[in-house]
This record gives sequence, structure tokens and C-alpha cells, in this order.
Amino acid sequence: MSTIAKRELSSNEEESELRRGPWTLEEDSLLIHYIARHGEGRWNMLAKSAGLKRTGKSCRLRWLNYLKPDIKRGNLTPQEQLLILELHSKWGNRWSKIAQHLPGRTDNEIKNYWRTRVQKQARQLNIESGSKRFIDAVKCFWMPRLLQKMEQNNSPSPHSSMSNMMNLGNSGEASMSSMSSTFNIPSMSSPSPPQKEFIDAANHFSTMSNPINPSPDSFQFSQLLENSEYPKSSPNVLENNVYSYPIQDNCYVDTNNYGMEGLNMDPLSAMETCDFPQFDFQTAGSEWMLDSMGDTTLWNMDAM
DNA sequence: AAAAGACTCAACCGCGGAGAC
DNA sequence: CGTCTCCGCGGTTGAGTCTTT
Repeated sequence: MSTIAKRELSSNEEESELRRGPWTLEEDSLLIHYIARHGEGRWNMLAKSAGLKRTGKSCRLRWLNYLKPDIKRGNLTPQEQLLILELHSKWGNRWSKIAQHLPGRTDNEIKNYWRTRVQKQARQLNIESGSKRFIDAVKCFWMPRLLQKMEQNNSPSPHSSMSNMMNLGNSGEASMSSMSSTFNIPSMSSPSPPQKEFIDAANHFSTMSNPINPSPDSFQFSQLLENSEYPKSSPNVLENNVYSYPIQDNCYVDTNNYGMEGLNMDPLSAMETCDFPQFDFQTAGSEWMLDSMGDTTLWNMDAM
């Protein structure tokens, strides 16, 4: 153990017996009320002052990953998944940096998503998740499939959670501009508008998915910004990160399944739209995808 | 119905950087 | 300069839950 770790451990042990493990409702309430009155930061002092028998680290983590009012819950949308794939290809495992571009999502959540979903796909395909082949696979199959899913979600449905999140206002006649996309937003906080990187990435892969003959109806995310009535106001942060924080059930579950499990890629469209020659699956062996891949798998032999 | 295995995700750990002294 | 403390990040763990057999 490092000297720093020893120092921190010993200083912590001296103070009191520190609680570990899952947080209780009382602890959550203490933390929420304290931050509502005094703001966040100075975590060690905060932990003491709030009367929590927790380390400052633990308080910070609990707040940032769970209690903070603008935390978004529910499955990642195809748009968010797309953005994660794009940003990860740029920055690698820089989770906090990636999270900065997904409002309401935490680095922990994105990290978990990557480990449990993306790396699982890589394992099933017998590809190294950081390898060029995997990146190619993501770009050729996964991203177009997500885009397709996004387009499918375009058709307005009163039961779609997508229709609950972001009202675009002018639902015009163009296929994509009629899209009614949404963001899961906790009722006590104001949402953030779509990020520019998100729109750039989506536009980029929208074009990429049909590079030869881009459709005039291709989905342009810039429309979202231009047409959106999405609130531009800030969340209910008063000042110095002090929050106006009504205590209430912090539960907002997206009933739609936006996980990859729910996606249903059309192999033909994938083949048509992929810049395929650079992608050599042969090296993985002929049985690499013959295992019984259930619904949780994005790709199959048909898609090849 | 029960056991085993797989999966999810909140929480913890170790490390390094920044700033104060 | 060196030391100390705090903070934030990425990696890892493990309890709880879900699915399969």
C-alpha cells in the first residue's frame, strides 16, 4: 500500500469508525439537505459537518453518481450509445470526459455500460475490444444499427418514451424533422440542451451510414437544435452549487428498452451502408459468430 | 421450485495531480 | 524544495437481481 494510502487510512481511522457499503435513506437525506444549504465541495469537511460517518470520497461519489438532481435514469438512448461509441473511439477510457458530453449521465454509468455491454459484444465476437477490428465493427454495424433504431423511434407514438422527452415543436412533413425525440429528465430539475458534439457525431454517422447516396431525408441533428423548444434555462442551481432541491422520489424510469438488446439491425442495410473492405472478419475464424447468439448480440452471420 | 450461472451497477480502492504550507 | 491533504479519475469488486437449466 502506498504511503499516501496509509496516511489517508490512518487519518480516517483515527476520526471514528467509518461506515461503508450501501447508503441508507437517512444518510442520503443528510447529504441532500446539507448540500442544499451549503453547496457541494470540500468533501471531507462536508462529511464531518453533515454528521455523516463516511469519507469525503464516499459522499462525493454518492452525490455525483446518485443523488445529484440532474442525474438521468433509465437505459441509455440509441443517441447516447452512439455518442459514447464515437467519443470512446476518440478518447478511449476517459470516462469523465465522455460523461461531460452526455448531460445527466455519470462517468460511472458510462463506464459500466462500456464494460457490461460493449465489452460483452467484443467478447462474443472474439475481438479485442480496443482493437481496430472492433472499432471497425462498431462503425460498420453497431452505429448504423443505432441510427436505424433512432430512425425507427422517429415515428411518433403516444407510448414512446422518446415522445415524452423533447418536443421539437414544428413537426413538419419531412420524415426526420417530424421526429419527436426526448430526454429523460427528473421532474425537479431543468434539462440541458443537446450537446454540439452529440449532434456532430450523429450527423457524421448519419452520413457515413449511406456515404454513396445520402438521402435528402437524412436525419440531421442540427434540426434538433434549430427546431427545438428544449428549455435553455439552467437547472435549479441557486449559487455556488447550492441547489434548490425538493425532497421527493428521485425515480424516473424509462419504460422503453433502448439497450442494444432491443435493436434489430437489418443485415442488408448494414451491408449496403458499410465501408466494408477494410473490415476483415476472416481472421477471427469461421466459427467466430456461430455460437448461439441470442437477442443480446448486435451482429450475426446474416449481417456479415 | 430450486439451483446455478450471468448480469448489473453502486460502491470501494489505489493512484496521481494540484495546491497549501 | 519536500510534505501533507484533498480531490477526482479509472479500475475493480461484490451484493442483489435476473435468467436459464
